[in-house]
Amino acid sequence: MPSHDIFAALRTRVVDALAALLPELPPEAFARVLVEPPRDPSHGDMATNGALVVGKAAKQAPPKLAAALAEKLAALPEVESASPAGPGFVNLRLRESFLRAQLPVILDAAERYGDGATGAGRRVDVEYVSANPTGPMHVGHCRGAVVGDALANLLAKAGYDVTKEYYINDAGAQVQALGYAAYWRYLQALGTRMTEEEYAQLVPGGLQYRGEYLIPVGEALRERFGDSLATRDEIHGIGMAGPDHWLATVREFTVARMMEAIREDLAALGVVQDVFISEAQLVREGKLEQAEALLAAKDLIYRGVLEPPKGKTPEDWEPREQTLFRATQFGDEVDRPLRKSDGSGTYFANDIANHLHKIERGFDELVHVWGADHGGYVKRMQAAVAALSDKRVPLDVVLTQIVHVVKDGQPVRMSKRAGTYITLRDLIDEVGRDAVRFTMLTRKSDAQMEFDLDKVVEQSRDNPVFYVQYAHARCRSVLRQAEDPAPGSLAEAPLEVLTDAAELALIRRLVQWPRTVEAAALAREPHRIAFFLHDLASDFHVLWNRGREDTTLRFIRAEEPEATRARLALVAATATVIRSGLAVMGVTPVEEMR
RNA sequence: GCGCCCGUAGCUCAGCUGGAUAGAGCACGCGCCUUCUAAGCGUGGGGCCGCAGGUUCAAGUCCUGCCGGGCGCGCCA
Repeated sequence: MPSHDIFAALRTRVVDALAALLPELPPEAFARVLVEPPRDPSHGDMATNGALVVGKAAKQAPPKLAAALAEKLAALPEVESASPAGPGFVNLRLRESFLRAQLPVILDAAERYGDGATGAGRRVDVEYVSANPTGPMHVGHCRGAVVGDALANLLAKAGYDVTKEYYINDAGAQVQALGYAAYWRYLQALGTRMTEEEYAQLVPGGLQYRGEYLIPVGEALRERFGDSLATRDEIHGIGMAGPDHWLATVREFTVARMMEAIREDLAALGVVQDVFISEAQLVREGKLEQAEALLAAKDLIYRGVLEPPKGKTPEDWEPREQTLFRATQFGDEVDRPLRKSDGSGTYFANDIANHLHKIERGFDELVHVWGADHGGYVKRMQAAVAALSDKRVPLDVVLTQIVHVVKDGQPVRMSKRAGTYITLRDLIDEVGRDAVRFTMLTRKSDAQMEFDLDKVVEQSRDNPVFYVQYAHARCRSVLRQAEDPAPGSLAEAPLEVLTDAAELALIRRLVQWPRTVEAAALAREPHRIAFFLHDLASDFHVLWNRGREDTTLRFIRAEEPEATRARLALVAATATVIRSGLAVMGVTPVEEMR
């Protein structure tokens, strides 16, 4: 697949020119050569630091080398002019004909425009959401879901072979507690006379998950199992049977129900993952023991006692021997426990099993999206993956910060106990899936964000969701009025009539789409797509507004059919790139504003 | 106490893995908008990039130390 990135193309030209000027330099001397848009547009369309970065190796003064490089580059067919500048930059101004010639490229590639080769088909597993299946999804899960999904789409666009994965934490104490909570609703469905507090007394660790969402699960248990999981007693009519008799059954049943609900919630958000990996199943299959044996074979496991955390010793701290993983050999601060002092596995051990499973499935890279409260686990997990894969497989962790929901200018307090937390479904119902997804991507993921329920549905330029959608709707409106000409016919339009500064500014933005995709993918930062689309929308709105003042700049002019076709090509290309960006974000482009 | 993340215009945030004179929106000032594309448009002011050192031809970006905020810190997940 040919790269659409004209910056990459020109970089090749620059490196060729430098190599011709400096034949004695080895190819790796050019590794740091960049061709980028300059911050200041008055410097031209592209700038390269080529003379600067090879100056030392070539033993030449960068300004002098820049002058020689500029002379060579000025002779290129794509280049209008090239001039040395500053401490050794070369500024390039591209021929407008070359810029305009990108429009047919965009129209021809359609939404594949910007697809990159960066990933080179490498298999990457993106794990995200992975909420405990103990209740419905709430806004706290939402950001991770959107960021993970968009990141996976972004990596796919950049040429990776992507798997979207959900890891079901269905093996721990919390799921046990869920089983007891669902069983309570089951007893209620059977008509027990026991009170909730009486029941809670019987539950190890107390009754958690008292939310009403388990009532239908209790009903379903009754329908499925009748009263066979309970006992009869004189006082309550229906009572609790021994957990051995029912707990595993109820737990599995309930987890299945919760996962069903979670999948529905995710689907409502437009998130559909490829694989769901069950922690409990990995444990059953002995993956933990396999991982432990593998690490033991590499001499990375030992029995030992950890130091108490420096400065802050927990009150009940006492030295105990545990099974430890030598995380310090892979850059972590301390070695980490695989087994508790009673010999049972830690959560970390199960996670190692999960990662072994990923590595065995043959992924080249692993990516996780975690809440920021898990930041302390990044290093140990990277250490474990490095150990398991002999440092072959990199693990990147993207952390997402908390989202504060605001309504009517007031923060919406979230409390599970008080039952005031907002479910994901509530949020989608209130503002719509597209607004949720777009807004979640308008901040760097590791920065806290405010989600203002009123602002995200506001129809004004302050609202980036609206602003970008409006640009697309305007494009579509124009194309509809022109009776949707085929892209092929537009690609042959006489593009040389596109000479206005606003038209060229828009083209200059469009051609940056491929490199934006690549940079965002490498940085694992899907929010950059949202910012790019905002800038693109802005360029388009500017052009639209120019047409208000100067009617000769309108897209459709009956008296100039050829110029109209050229402008429609520009509009169609703009719509294509907006759609392409929205597709990465998982946002549906709208045809018209209502 | 230790580790990680963050600190950029009055506010909310970008800043393209080290490039030239640090950007956008909001807010503020001024001008425009009876009509052809106005759920507005144009234009202007506004900054010791938390502080102090260091590396570099070049630092908001990398390193060190402080200050301030968030998160985490054996047998929770």
